[in-house]
Amino acid sequence: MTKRDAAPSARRSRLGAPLAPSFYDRPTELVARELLGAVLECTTPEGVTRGRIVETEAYLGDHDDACHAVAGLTRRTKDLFGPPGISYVYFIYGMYWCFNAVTRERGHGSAVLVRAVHPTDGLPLMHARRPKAKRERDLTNGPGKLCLAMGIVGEMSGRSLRTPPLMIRAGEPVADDQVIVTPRIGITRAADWPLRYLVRDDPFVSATPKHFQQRTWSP
DNA sequence: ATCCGGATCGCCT
DNA sequence: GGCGATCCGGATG
Repeated sequence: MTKRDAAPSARRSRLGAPLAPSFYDRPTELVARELLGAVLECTTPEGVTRGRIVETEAYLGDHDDACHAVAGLTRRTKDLFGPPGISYVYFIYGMYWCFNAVTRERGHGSAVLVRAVHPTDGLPLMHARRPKAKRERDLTNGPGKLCLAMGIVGEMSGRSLRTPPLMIRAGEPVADDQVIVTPRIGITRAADWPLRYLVRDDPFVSATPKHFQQRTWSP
C-alpha cells in the first residue's frame, strides 16, 4: 500500500531534448508553427521555470517592414542577424523584454517571437515575479509578461538555445486543426500579414482583436 | 468585454 | 525628437 503514482503522469514530467539548430534553419513561418507545443525553459539562481509555447509570431527579415531587421545590422539587432537557434532578447517601451528564437541561416535577420507560454514548472517562482497577475493566465499571456515571469533578460540574448540559461526543448506536438493563424499584434507595418500562430482554446493565449481575420492552419 | 492614456528609455532619423 | 513586436489601471457600454 505504498502511495505509488496512480495516474500515468510520468510522461508529463519527462523532458524533451533541446531542439537542434537544424530545426531553426528553415522558413520562419514553419518554425513559428512548429514551435507551438515546444517547451521554453529558463534557469536562474532563483530556480527553473518552464512553459509550453502556445503563441508565436514570425518576423521574416529585412523584406518584412515589421521586423527589426529593416534597421539593418546595429548594436540592437546584432543577435537577430546571428546563426539559427540562438536567442534574440530585446528591450521595448522602456520597460519590457521580449524573447525571440533566431531562424534561417546566419545573417538573414529573421526570428520567431514567443508571445505566450502555458506554465508547467516553477509556478511559485512565476507568481513571486508577477505579483500583479490576478488570474493564473495573466502570468504569461503576453511577450513581456512571460519574460517577467520566467526571468528572461537582455543578458540572455545571443546565446545558444541548447544550453542554459535559456533552452527550448521538444514537447507534445500540436495538431494542425488546433492551430489558428491571425495577423500579428501591436504592429503598424505589414499589419495584415497572417504570421501569428496560436493554440486554439488555450487559456494562456493573449487576446485577439475582434476584427482580426482568423483561420485554421493548413500545412 | 473593449478602449484609452500613462509609464519609461534605448535606438534610429 | 519621436517612436515602438507592451503592460496596467481606470473609465465606459
